[in-house]
Amino acid sequence: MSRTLAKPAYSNEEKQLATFAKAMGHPVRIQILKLLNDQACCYTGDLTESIPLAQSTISQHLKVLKEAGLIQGEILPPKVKYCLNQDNWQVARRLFTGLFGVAFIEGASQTCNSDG
Amino acid sequence: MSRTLAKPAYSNEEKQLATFAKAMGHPVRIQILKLLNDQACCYTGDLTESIPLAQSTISQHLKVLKEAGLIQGEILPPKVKYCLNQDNWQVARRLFTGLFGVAFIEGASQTCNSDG
DNA sequence: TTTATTTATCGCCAATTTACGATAAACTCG
DNA sequence: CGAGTTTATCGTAAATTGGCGATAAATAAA
Repeated sequence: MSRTLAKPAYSNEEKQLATFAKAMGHPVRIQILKLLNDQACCYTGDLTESIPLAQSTISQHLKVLKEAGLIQGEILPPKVKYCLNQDNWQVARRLFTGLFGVAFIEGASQTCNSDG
Repeated sequence: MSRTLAKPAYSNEEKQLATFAKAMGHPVRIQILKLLNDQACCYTGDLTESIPLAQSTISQHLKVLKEAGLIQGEILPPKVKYCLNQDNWQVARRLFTGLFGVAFIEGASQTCNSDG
């Protein structure tokens, strides 16, 4: 008997975390996020100069990050300036550090003993 | 003139972070990781009972997490017990908290002013 | 209005992902 | 050996992703 009838129900946290993680699941996008985290904001053009990918490809990656809520674009004709979405960036920080148990990893001795 | 000749070169950190993030980019896999982080270890069978997805699908997700190095499986016939890969879990924790700037976010007033 | 600049979107294609059922593999027990 | 249990793998199909060039859209400047 298969148990595939009910659609899996995920908590909002799980969904949000997965959305953030998925958006971060490409080295170029990590690179972009690091850049925005380090040096405030930047233009699409700056990225196309420093990253050897087609302009359209970089635009796509920016779209992915924007749709995940991690960055936001301020339109400053004829350019567009991208920055981290600070609110969501903090949400992401909280969710990830929560998952990894940052700040209360001390007595966390988790062994994999065979007690089953 | 297109600048698409050189293949993009990513740092090991960026690649590793993206690999971890990608593996975490699905709510079921977040769920599994949370479970393993909370209650030590568990068997594939436990997951198939609590998650309404086909057994083969869950096995696939476990494979993704294992290949990313986030979990490991101990074969305990006829079952297989999965745990977090603690070493890599700590690596992931370090990389993510590093990216989010955990512990030194105090004077980080990053505004998005138009100085360009 | 035309031209130049910058960015987003479209169409396309190859590769990957996600899900499933069916089946194989490994091991235990009778 | 044969049957039962548990998990992984295979085959398949639909959807998504990642890359590109070409083109559209928006705006400034001439």
